Formats: sequence, C-alpha cells, structure tokens
Amino acid sequence: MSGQILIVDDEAAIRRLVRGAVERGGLTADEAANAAEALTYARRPGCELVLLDLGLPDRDGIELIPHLKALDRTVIVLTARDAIAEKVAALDLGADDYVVKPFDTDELLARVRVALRRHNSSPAGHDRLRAGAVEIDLNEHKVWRDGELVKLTRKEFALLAELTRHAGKLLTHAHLLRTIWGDGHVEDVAYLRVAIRALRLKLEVDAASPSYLMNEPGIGYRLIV
Amino acid sequence: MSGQILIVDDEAAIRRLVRGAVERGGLTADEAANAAEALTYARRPGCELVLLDLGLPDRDGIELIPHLKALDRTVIVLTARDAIAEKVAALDLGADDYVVKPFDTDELLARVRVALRRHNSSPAGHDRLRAGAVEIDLNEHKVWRDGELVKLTRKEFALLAELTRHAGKLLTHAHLLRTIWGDGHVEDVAYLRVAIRALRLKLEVDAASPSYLMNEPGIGYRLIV
DNA sequence: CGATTTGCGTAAAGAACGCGTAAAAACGGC
DNA sequence: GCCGTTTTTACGCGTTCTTTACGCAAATCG
Repeated sequence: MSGQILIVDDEAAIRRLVRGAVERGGLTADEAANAAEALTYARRPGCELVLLDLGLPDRDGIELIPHLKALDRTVIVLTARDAIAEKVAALDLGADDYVVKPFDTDELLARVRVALRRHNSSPAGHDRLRAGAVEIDLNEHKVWRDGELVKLTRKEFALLAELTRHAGKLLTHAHLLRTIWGDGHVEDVAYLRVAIRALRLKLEVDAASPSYLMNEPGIGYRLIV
Repeated sequence: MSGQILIVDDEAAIRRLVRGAVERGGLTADEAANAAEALTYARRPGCELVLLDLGLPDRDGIELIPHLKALDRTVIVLTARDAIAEKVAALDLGADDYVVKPFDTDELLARVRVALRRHNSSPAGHDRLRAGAVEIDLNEHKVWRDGELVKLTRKEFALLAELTRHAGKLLTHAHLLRTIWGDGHVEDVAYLRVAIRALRLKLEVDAASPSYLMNEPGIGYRLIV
C-alpha cells in the first residue's frame, strides 16, 4: 500500500527526519532518493502530497513540479536553496508551499496539514461530502444513503469518493482507472464496469435505470448532484 | 470598489510596502490598521485574501483567523513573530500560509499568487466555446443550442469540437479526417459526410439548407460564427 | 450544347462497439 | 482453510459507426 505523503530527498538522514515528523502526525509516507523514483511513487494512487527536495542527483527537482501538479499532487518544496528567485520560480510553477532547510518539524507538519486540509476538501472544512441523497465521510470511510449506513468495499469507496470529490463533473475512464487502480490498469474498463455496478446496486433506487451514477458512453462516468 | 486583497497591519509603512508588491502583481488592495477595521473590510464581497499581521492594537490577530475563514477568505499571516508554536497555532486555526517579517516582496507576491490560484480554481476551469447559437463544453462533453442541451455521439462531438475550435476557418477534409478518425482514414470522406449530416440534423434549423455547418466543395467544411 | 464526371446529400443495412449483467476464478487477510 | 473482495471472462443488447448505394446539382469536356 502506498503512503499519502511522498518524501523526495537524496539524503537518507533527512528522509528519516521528515518521515518521523509526518508519522507523528498520523500520516503514512513513502521515500524516494531521486527524480525517477519520485515520479514512480507519485503516480501511485493514494499519494496526495509530495515533499520535494530540489537537489536531486539525476534531475533538478524544480523540473518535477509541473509533472507532479499534472498528477494533481500537492507539492511542498523542502530545500536548502533560499534564493528568492528560486522560491518564486517554484511557486509559480505550481508548488503549494516552500520551506527552507533547516526547518522545524512541527512547522513542517503544520504546513503539511494545511495542504492536506485543502486537498481533501474543496468546500473548506470537514471531509464530509454530500451529493443528493448520498453522504460520504472521507476520513471515516463511511457512506450513508438517506441517512442509512451503507457498507462499501475499499474499491467501491475509492471510486465513489473520487466521483463525489468531482461531483457533477465528467470523469474519464482513464482518469478513474488511473486514480483508483493505478497507471498499469488504464485500459481495464471492465474493472470500472463491475465496480460501478456494485455501487449502483448499493446506492441507486433502481440499479437498472440509474439516476445518480451516470455513464457517458465512450467517455466515462459522472455523478449527478 | 473593494479590493481583492486586504492588508491588515498597524504600521502604515508596512502596509505601503505590501500594497506596492500586491499592485505590482496587478491586484487591488484595501488596508486596515486594526482588527475591527479588518473584519469590516473582509466582509465586503470581492475580498478574497487577507494578509494578516498578528500584532494589532485592539486584538491579537490570531483570534481573527477563524472569523476570516468563516467568511471563506484565504488568510496569509504576515508577522514578525517567528516562534514555531505561533506558526503551528496559526496554521492549525486555518491560516493558509505564514510569512515571517522581514520578508521579500517578490516571495510574498508569489505566495499570494499561489493562494489565489487555489482559491479561484475550485469552481474549476470550464473551457467553453461558443459559435453563434451553439455553445460547447469540452470537459463536460455537453453541447447546447439556444441554451437547450443537445445530445451528441462521440464522433459528432469530436467533429463539432474541432470545427468550433477553429470557428470561421475552413478545415480540409484531410485535416478533419486525420484529427477525428486518425491517420488511416484520411481518404474516407464518406465518414465526414455522414457525420456532418448528423450534426446538421441536430444543430441546424433546416438541415437541408445549412446556415451554420457550411461545405466548401472539394476542400472541406467551415463553421460560420 | 448534351454527355460525362465530380462532389455532396441522403438513406439504410450490417458490423463493431460499449455497456450492463452474471458468474466463475484468483486473491488476500484472518 | 475460510470468507469477503477483486479480477477475469463471457454473453446479450442497444447504440453508434462504417459501408454501400443512389439521386442530384454543378462543373467539365468533347
């Protein structure tokens, strides 16, 4: 299972220090020592935030920022370089925050929390989302329909969560497959069909004529609000 | 007219400095010298982001954070207090960033841009195109004619999108065939005819005498704006 | 000036596709 | 080894796409 936070730094000591801070906050972490590894881990579903050192052996970390943002990951740059120009460049490229080494682990953790708070909840605050009769708690991994608790499997929940986060929007097969099953399964539309059906059976009034989880033939699925 | 940015600081010199930075970035600003004023300005519609000094004469700025967040304003704390505990407290109370004085105005502006980018990107980027009575949303794969939703198939949509992207311009058979059907079907003009007809039936007032999807004999098609 | 060609619109039939559905096989945690 | 979950496979059905054919008008040509 992949962690929520990805720590990218070539020095093992730093990685350990950061990981300590992150785990103290109850979060899970992966580690990468170079740019190539970083991209591999960042692509894994479940990865939300990347703590990025700029001084990597194979590539300048700053080049990674656009790639990470394209994956919809939050990026906090964590580096010894404190030149203003560098900060501005990183932030303008899409970085969400910029912390200069040496840093305090408490402050880092606080900034990580800020970033995650934002990432997980567009209507700022709680991690409860509602779309129509369905309510979903992202932290508690619980789902209600008309106030009644519904039991979902992990995949079902992940799929519903992704659809709910972008309620009303059309999400492509590829997007859903990538976010929930990972890069290797972008073509496995069958997974999606089976999972969607399971959700419909549990959430729709009549699974045979859905009014909530809608299909856009050839494109993807959309959750109606 | 209220500005997008509210600068809260009891020192006029600081306010002027910050305002300079903000306006250099093409943004407008209001100023408040104490907590009471700050709340008044923050309540005004159009205010998106508050740059908040913590050392205010009437109240501790940190107490303002929850109020500002309740108004759904982005908050960047901008203060001389650099105690870690203070940073963590402010961030956990809902502040979006924390910048310690003395700060560099370029970095501040970059952080303001980051915050605004985020603030404005939640009601996500519609890329919608319009050509005459027809409006088309490329992300949502939806098309309206005179405000009324029209249902298109994939190929129809792709064709209309390509024509709309280059509205008014003449697109050759080969170009359209290549972009929608791929390299292998550059010669299959029949596809194009069938698809164009389907679009006309759905979008034109009278498909038999088109006024919107025009043919340029021997060359290609053009969408009239 | 009439015959022929060329390109377009139109219609309709068959093939291919995508989806829903079901159920069996493989997997993984306890 | 068992039970719930996930993956894999298969089939029917409706929709969409492709293919083919024909009529018509304008352009081309003898």
